[in-house]
This record gives sequence, C-alpha cells and structure tokens, in this order.
Amino acid sequence: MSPQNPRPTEAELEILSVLWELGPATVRQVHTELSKQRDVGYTTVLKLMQIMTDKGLLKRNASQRSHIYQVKQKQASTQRQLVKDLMLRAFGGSTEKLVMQALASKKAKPEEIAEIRRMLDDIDGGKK
Amino acid sequence: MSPQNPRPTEAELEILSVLWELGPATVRQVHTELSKQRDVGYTTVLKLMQIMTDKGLLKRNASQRSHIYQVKQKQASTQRQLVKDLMLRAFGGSTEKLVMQALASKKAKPEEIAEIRRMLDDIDGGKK
DNA sequence: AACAAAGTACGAAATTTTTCGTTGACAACC
DNA sequence: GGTTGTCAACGAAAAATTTCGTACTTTGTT
Repeated sequence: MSPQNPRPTEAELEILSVLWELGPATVRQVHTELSKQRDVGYTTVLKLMQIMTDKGLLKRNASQRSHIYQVKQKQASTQRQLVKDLMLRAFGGSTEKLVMQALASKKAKPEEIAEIRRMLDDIDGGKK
Repeated sequence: MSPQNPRPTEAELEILSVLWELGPATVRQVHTELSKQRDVGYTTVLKLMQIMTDKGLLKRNASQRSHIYQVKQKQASTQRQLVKDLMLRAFGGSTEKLVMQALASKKAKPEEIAEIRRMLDDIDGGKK
C-alpha cells in the first residue's frame, strides 16, 4: 500500500524475475519455477508474494481460489530503477563507467554490440 | 578472512564508495565524509569497517594509533562484480538489456556517448 | 459424509544486517 | 599527575529480511 516504489529485496527480485518469465501466475507456479533454482518452501514463497502485494510490487486477483499474481510495475521500469540505483551507489552516477564495466564483465555478442550502437545512434542521431 | 569475494552489503558499499574517493583513510575520516550524507554514529562505521576487514573487503594498517584502512580489491573489479550480479539477477544475463536501461535511466552526455562508442570499437574493432 | 489435496492467512522463529553503548587503552593538555 | 579527548574492541540490541510451522478453508474424490 506504500505509494513509493521501494527497491525490491533480493528474494523479492527473484520472484519478480520468475513472474517476468511466466507472466501472471499462481504461487504454486512461482514456487515450482523457483524450486528449480534452489530449495525453498511453498509457504515462504507465498508469504513473500503477500508481502510484495502489500508493498505494491505485485497485484493480486483473488477471484479464483488460487490467486493470480502479476507484477505491478513494468519490467523495464523496475530494471531501470535498479540500474539507476546501482549507478548512484557504486559508480558515482556515471553512466559511462557503469556501461564500461558491464561490457567488461561479460563479453557481449557482436549482435548485441551492434544493437547497442543502434541505441546510441537513437540517442544522439549518430553524431560522431 | 573468507577466501571468496562476497558481495558487499548496502552499508558496506557506502563505505567502499567513500574509500574510493578518499583513498586509504582512518575511521574518523570515513565517518566525517559519510556524515555529510546521512546521520550515522562513529562506532557504527568503526564496527562496519572491522567487519569488512574480517571479510577481506578491506585491509588495515594498525601500526599507527589510528588505523589506516584501504580497499583490498580494485575499484573496477568490485564494480564489475556488482554489475555482473545485477545483470544476472535482473536482466537474465543480458548485457544489451542492461546497457539499454542504463542509457535510458539517465541521459548521458554526448562526450560519454562518444566514449562508449570508442569502447565498443575497442571490443570488436569497429565492425559494422 | 468422510477424507484427502491444495490453497490462504498469519504469527513467529531464524538469519542477516545495521546500529550503538560501554569499556579500557593511549595520548594530549594543562 | 590528573583531566579530557580520541581511539579500537566488542557485545549485544535493533531492524530488516527470510523462512516456515500451524491453523483454517475450500475443493475434489470416494
């Protein structure tokens, strides 16, 4: 019910990721998916999703016996916030430095690199 | 003393940031700097820096009465790890998607954009 | 109707992270 | 040499996060 968009905790982000993949889903579905990654109890996932609903991270359709949960913010919006946050906390707000380490931390495929170039062009019209 | 490089917690990252800025410093100096940003007790900072030393995030020179702390990992290495971690946890490991949101979250200056282009060229030799 | 299966609600334990009070050592100053 | 200020050490409280047991409800099956 909080009006702000609080940064998701680690466990919450795990669940958001699953929901990004599955789309709207039940606790059972999320738990099944998460279980593939690590050991976790069903009620743990349930409780977390209830908390996330209270926080406004998820919304719930309770018209069915098995409630259907879906993310409330758009995926891109949450991702953007997370990147921005890291940029401020670890990179002094510098986009450039963050991107540099992103490129260094995992070699992107040529196709991805081309795509990034295209994005840059979009931003500044391809000025050199 | 842990052999791994554990991801710094939020408060630990705050301190790392200050040390990145100041270079090797005493608890007093870090506390003074941090106090500009938020209210925090001296012993809180001290304790955190002791914990970080135990974890292997910092190393300490105790030859003076006021111990001198410095970061153990290179700044870039820690930053890279943090970006990589976020990439995996929030972007399904996609460099491209992360960079896209980084660029979207704060408009970079033309100079920064040019610099990023240069980095891309370094990676793939400027192929189009 | 009885039973089993699957679901929600919720309190509270467990764990992790953050905070700080207190103590004792050393130093600086009068 | 006594008083005051600064520091490290450390235990433990406080706060935040994660986990799960238990109770209760609803649904499905025999």
